[in-house]
Amino acid sequence: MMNDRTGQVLYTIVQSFIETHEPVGSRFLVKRYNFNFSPATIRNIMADLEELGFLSQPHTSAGRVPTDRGYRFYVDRIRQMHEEGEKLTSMLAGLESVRDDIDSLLEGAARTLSENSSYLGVAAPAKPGRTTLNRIELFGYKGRHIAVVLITNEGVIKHKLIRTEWEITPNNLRRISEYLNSEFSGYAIDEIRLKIIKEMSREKAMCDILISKAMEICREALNFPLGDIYMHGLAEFIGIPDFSYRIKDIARAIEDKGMVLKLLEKVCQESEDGTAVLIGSENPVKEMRDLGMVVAYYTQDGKQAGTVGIIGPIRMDYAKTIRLVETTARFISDALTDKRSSI
Amino acid sequence: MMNDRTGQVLYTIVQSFIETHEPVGSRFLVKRYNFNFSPATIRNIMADLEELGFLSQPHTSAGRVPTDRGYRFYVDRIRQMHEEGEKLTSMLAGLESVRDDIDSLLEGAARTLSENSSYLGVAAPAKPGRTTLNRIELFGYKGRHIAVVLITNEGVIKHKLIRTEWEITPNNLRRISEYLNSEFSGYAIDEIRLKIIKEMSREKAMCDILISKAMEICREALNFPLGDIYMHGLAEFIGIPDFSYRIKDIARAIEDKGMVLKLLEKVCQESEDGTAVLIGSENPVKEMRDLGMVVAYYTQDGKQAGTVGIIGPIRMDYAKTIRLVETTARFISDALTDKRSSI
DNA sequence: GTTTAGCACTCTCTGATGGCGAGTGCTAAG
DNA sequence: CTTAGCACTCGCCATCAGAGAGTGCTAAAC
Repeated sequence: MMNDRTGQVLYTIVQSFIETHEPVGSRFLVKRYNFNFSPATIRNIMADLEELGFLSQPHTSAGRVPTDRGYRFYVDRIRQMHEEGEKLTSMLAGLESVRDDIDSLLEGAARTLSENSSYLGVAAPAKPGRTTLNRIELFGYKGRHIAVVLITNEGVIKHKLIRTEWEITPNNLRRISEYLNSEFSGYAIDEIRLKIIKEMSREKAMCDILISKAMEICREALNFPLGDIYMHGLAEFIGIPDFSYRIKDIARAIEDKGMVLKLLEKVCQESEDGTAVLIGSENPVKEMRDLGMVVAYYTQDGKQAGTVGIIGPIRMDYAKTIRLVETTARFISDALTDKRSSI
Repeated sequence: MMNDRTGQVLYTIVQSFIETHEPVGSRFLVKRYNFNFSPATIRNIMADLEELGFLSQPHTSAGRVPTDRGYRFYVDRIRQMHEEGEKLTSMLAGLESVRDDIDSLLEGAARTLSENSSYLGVAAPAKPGRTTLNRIELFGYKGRHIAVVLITNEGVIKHKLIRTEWEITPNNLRRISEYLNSEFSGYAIDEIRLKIIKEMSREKAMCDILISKAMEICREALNFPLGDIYMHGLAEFIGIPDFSYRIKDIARAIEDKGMVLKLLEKVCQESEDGTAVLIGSENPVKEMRDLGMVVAYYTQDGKQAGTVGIIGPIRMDYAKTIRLVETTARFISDALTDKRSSI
């Protein structure tokens, strides 16, 4: 039933709706896109498409509107055509200047994505399981405080100020830091967390007070979600009239960064080629069923690292958005590789 | 003309409007607040108040609504009465656990403020001019990169990863770091920025390549806005129906953290007792003329440090909000003093 | 068999209308 | 100075009719 012509009509309807944000009628479609059929024929096709679940009518006598399934068809067809379109490098120009620092890079990516799409841009570093510790540094600070600085092999730096019960001499502090580095360098953050738990249960038996302290410091230091997420453009995003009536729920869902992070990870995981599109009801998060998102992961040393993406209304310009997200991901991958190679 | 009774009526009208969010009429006022006058009398008073610019009518036959000047009168009266009300310590319970780290403390403050008011909570650390460097640490990272960690006397830590043109030996790195510490420890961040500019112009003459490198590193490292701002509750805030029609502008203004930070600083500067209330049109930022804000600064060692505050609709519950903000500021001041004393 | 023209039908949107209710301002009496 | 009474003003809401857009169906044309 879904022959070539029917597909073409569906594709055009979705495209038109994305452009105009108005239900599209048969007459309009014929005029605007110069179809060689009369409105009546289009009406028949539309009726078929509705029966197949690709279109729906807001009410009996409005035009047709794509369902999530309709969008899915459209997006899949876009991706088959893998139209490269114009280069987007100019858009990413602003990113060139911040290649050094993965934090700035991701922040810039979120900003760029948002500014070029006027939707919400997100960027997340690699998750703890894929992040390995390069080194850990400790300094005493005003007596009973220790500043802990973690540096990962991915270039992420985290710091934390910890208050301790006991005064620690600089000498002991150095020994603790050496011990931690010898023990944990090169391991993934997740692994270290596990190791610490194991060690700490053994530690009582060992009775080495220094190691015990070291473990406690390290546990404290790792006690943050390694996996901040950068977002940009909430203001623009909120200004979109589409979901003004549900803004509160949606905004709350999006403000839950932990949740968004998990979602990004999951979506990318399931995709085959590194880019994933999630349309409306396909979204596992209930509050985000009115949204569309495009996510891609970037790589470091050829391995999947973190993710970047755009969140917008269902009826967004997928063609452009997908290009934008993919280009950004590729840019970050390149930047990280450059960095490596310069070492 | 503004005698005691008139004042009482105005105060009650504002209070009533804040509670109900409905224009308040003469009859309603008499019934609800058991005034010993008839509605007609109240009407006369209201007419006077309108003439004086404290009230206005949305349309000829609605009740009265306070103008910004009306709110100002109300807020000033509240503050004269300095009613302490119940303690809010229970609200701040969540903050107890994060006393160590100024970052967490401020983040927690923003969250607490937002959750207890359902408006937008903000918290900012001391500005660079009031922040002094405790020490600066450098480590080499994968060859041509340097991780710089700044620790201030206020407990703020900043890090940055810098890519350098030249390879630096660990030995030289240590010497650079020693030099920077001896040169800059104890100075305010702003001062250091100035000193660097001066030194760098002199440096050519000195021709000490190590110092030149040190300066460059330091300049790079200080090249971020020391003065992040923590915000929480944008979702709740946006859900407030009051300004749904201007959400986009408002959200955009608020997303501009630099601007908000400046505003907070300025407002606090001008207040006498550490707490300031800014109502609607009193706001120097045009986009925020539809908002009310309450800001207070917290102290460290008796000196003004950073600021905390709440941003909400003009018609917010100022009595509660002021208590909340002041309590939070005091809590942070205390926590910072505790910390000191524990050293 | 497929496409098209014609037509009746459905449903939303808009603007006009009018009654209701809340609240005011004014006036005159207490 | 306060109060009661009264006419008046508006915003709000429900109702209603007409216009317009779009559909589904049927019958004719290709």
